[in-house]
Amino acid sequence: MADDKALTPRDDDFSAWYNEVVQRAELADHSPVRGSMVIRPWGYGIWERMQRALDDMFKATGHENAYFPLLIPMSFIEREKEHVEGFKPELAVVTHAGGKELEEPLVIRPTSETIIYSMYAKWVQSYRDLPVLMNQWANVMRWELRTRLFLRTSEFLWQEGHTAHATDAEAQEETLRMLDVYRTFMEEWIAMPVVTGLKSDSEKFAGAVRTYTCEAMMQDRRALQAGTSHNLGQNFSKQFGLTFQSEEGREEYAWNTSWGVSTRLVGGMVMTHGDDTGIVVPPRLAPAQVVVVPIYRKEEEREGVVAKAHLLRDQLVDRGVRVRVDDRDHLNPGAKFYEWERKGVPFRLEIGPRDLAKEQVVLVKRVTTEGEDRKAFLPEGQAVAELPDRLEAFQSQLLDVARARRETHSHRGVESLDELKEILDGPGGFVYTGWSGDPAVEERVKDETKATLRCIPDPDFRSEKAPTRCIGGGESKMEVMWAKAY
RNA sequence: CGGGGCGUGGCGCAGUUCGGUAGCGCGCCUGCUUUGGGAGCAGGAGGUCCCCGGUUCGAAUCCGGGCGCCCCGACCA
Repeated sequence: MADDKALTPRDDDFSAWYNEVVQRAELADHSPVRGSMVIRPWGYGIWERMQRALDDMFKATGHENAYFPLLIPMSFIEREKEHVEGFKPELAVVTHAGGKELEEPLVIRPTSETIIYSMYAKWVQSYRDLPVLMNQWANVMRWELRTRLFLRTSEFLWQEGHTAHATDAEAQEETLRMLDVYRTFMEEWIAMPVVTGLKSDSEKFAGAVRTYTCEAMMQDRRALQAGTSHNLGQNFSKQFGLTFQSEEGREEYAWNTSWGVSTRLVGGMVMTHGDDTGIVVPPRLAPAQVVVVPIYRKEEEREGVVAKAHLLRDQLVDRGVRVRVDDRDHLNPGAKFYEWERKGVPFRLEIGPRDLAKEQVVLVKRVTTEGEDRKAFLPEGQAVAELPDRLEAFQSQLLDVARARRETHSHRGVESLDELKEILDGPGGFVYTGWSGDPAVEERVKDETKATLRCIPDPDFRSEKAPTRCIGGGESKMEVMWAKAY
C-alpha cells in the first residue's frame, strides 16, 4: 500500500490486492494475536446477512439452533481415530485454569462433533427421538501456520449442523440436501457459482465416511472450498454410544451428518466480485445497498439537498431497500464516492442543486458490463420505484459474470498429465480429467502440479462426454476436477 | 517448521551506512474558504524510536540477547 489511494491491481499481485482491499474496505483487521482477526462492522454486517439467509434456510429444512460449549475434554477428541489424527496438529489446548494445572486438558473446539454426539447419546433412546436436526452458530479454533484474513485464521466464525438419523439412507439424503442448500445460498446470495461434488478419501473430513464440497473459482482461478457436508456414517455414534432402539426392538447406532460454512465465505465474496477499485458486495448481502450522497456548494443549498437525501432514503426504505445517507460535511463528494466504491455498495444516488431543480437524481452503478452506462439521470420517482428491481438485476448480473468467468477457465476433456500441467502453470482454472480412483495417481498429480483433486463433480457439473482415460494412464472410472486451491 | 522483510506520533515511511536537538506524507484538532470524482490556506496537538542488557560524554543509529508482526514455500473451513 505504498500509495494511500489506489489499490495494487489484481493483475499485478492478486494476493497483495486481497490483503489491501480487505483492510481498506474496512472488512477486517489483524488482531494483536497472530493469525486472528477483528471483523469490523462492514464485514460483520455482510456476515450477518449471510447468517440470516442461511439460518432461514436451515429452519426451512427443519433444523433448530442450539449451543454447545467452547471447551471439549481432550479425551473426546481422541475417541475417533481419524478425527484425532486430522485435528491434533492444530489444536489449542487449555492446560491451566483457576491457577492450577487441569487434570485433563481441555481443547478449544476445532469443530464440535465429539461433544455434540456425546450429548445426543444422552438424549436419544428410541427411533422416535430421531432424526435430531440441530445447528449451532459458533466460533472455532484451529491453530494454522499460515493465515489470511477470512480465508484462514486461527479463530473463525461458522455454523455447524449436526444431525442423527435412523438409517444410512436418511443420513445420506440429509448430507446431499444441505449441500444443495449451500449451493443455492452461494449462488443466490453471494452470486458465487460453485461446483459441487464428492471429496476423494485424501481430502475428506477427518472422521467422515463421505465429504461433499462446494468449490468456487476465485478471480485468480484458484479454487476455494466454500462449504462442506459430511456423511459421518456411524463413526461417531459408535465412539460415543449414540444408540437407539429401532422399531423392531434392536439396539442400533445412529447415522450422523455434519455440515458447515464459515466466515471464509466473506473472503470468497471478495475474491469473486472485487475489482481494482475495491470490493463489490452483492445487493442481497450489502449492509447498505444504496448510498445517498448530497452535493452542495453553499450553505443555502445544503439544507435542501440534505433534506431531499433523507426523503429519498425514507422512500427507498419503504420499498425494502437498505440505504445510507452520507451527509458528512468534512468530506467532499469525490472522497465519499471513492470510499463507498471501495466498500462495494451496489448503487450510489447523487443529489445536488441541479438535480433538485429538475427533480431528478443521478444513479451510479458500482459495476457495469460492456456497453452499459454507469450513470443514469432519472426522475426521482422513477429512481425510487426502479431501485428494487435494479438491485435484483445487479445481483443476477454478478452471478452471470462470475459463472461466465468460471466457464471460460474450465478445461474439460484433458487426458494427459502434460496438458494438465500446462494449463495449471499457464492460465490456471478448473481442469476436468478421468481418474481410476487410485490414490497413488492423485498423489502423483499433486506432487507434479501443485494442484489438488478438488472433487468428483456431481452430475450437474460433469462433462457431456465422460472421460475414458485416467489422468495417470489406464482406464478412467470417474471424472474429477483439479485446481490449485486456497 | 524453513526462507525473506519489517518493528520510529493513529496509518504509511525516511533517518541507521559514518553515533551528536526525532523528521516527512496522510490522518487528527481549531478557524476561514471550499464541496458534481480523493479540497485549499493558516494555526495546533500528538513520540518509552518493539523490549532488555552492553559500548560511549552521548545510541533510533554500534554490539549481544529476546519478543512481535507481515510476506513466500510443506498441512487445513
